[in-house]
Amino acid sequence: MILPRSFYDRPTLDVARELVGKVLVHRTRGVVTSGRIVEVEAYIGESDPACHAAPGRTRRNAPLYGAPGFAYVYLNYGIHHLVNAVTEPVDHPAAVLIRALEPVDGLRAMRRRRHLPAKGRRRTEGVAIPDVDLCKGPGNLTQALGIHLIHGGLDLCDSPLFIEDVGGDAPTLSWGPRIGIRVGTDRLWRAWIAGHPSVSAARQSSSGRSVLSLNA
DNA sequence: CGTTCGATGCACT
DNA sequence: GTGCATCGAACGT
Repeated sequence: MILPRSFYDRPTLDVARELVGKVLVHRTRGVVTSGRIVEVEAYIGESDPACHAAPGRTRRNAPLYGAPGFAYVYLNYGIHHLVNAVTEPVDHPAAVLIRALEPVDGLRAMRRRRHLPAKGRRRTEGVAIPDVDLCKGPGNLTQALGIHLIHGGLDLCDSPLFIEDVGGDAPTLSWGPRIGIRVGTDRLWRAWIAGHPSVSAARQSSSGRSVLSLNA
């Protein structure tokens, strides 16, 4: 079942917690690619310095202020597309960033897209990407699923891009600081499936940093 | 193993 | 002109 708008129209941390284990699906030209969400981050409100709404409403972040259940896609570092699910009622700017998936459907298409020369790169390496790494990291998963800026603003409740509840037990979550940001690292708003091989690793500037983990 | 660095495009000041 | 919610190649150990 496709998650209804009411799922997204709730406190963002609740949505983030429950998105883990759901399946993100993208249908394109008869090709279906999908993956089980194994890692997310919450970005909540203008008071969150890492949220794109921190500077107030702009043309770029307008979707965050809009209705819940829509996709917020943007390009960062000039290379990577990142996909979020907008949460909370209108005028409450917040979203959940999808950071990693366990590949489910369309692995062949994922491999093809991932091995395409990445934007800004001469070519991808000849070594095959392990299946478990195809959607590891927010930039990699959008490439694998073929999600681009065009898909920003799509209705996750009624479009070729959607999130499904496929049943099964709720996974055991770990929570820790969001990664890849320079502000707002005090908030433990990153959630992932403990020990899952498709969860992205933080790039640390110093070695041996341990991540604080809390069971949900 | 570990860390550093450049690519790249867009929104915003 | 500046700064990024990244990635992987290229180093150093």
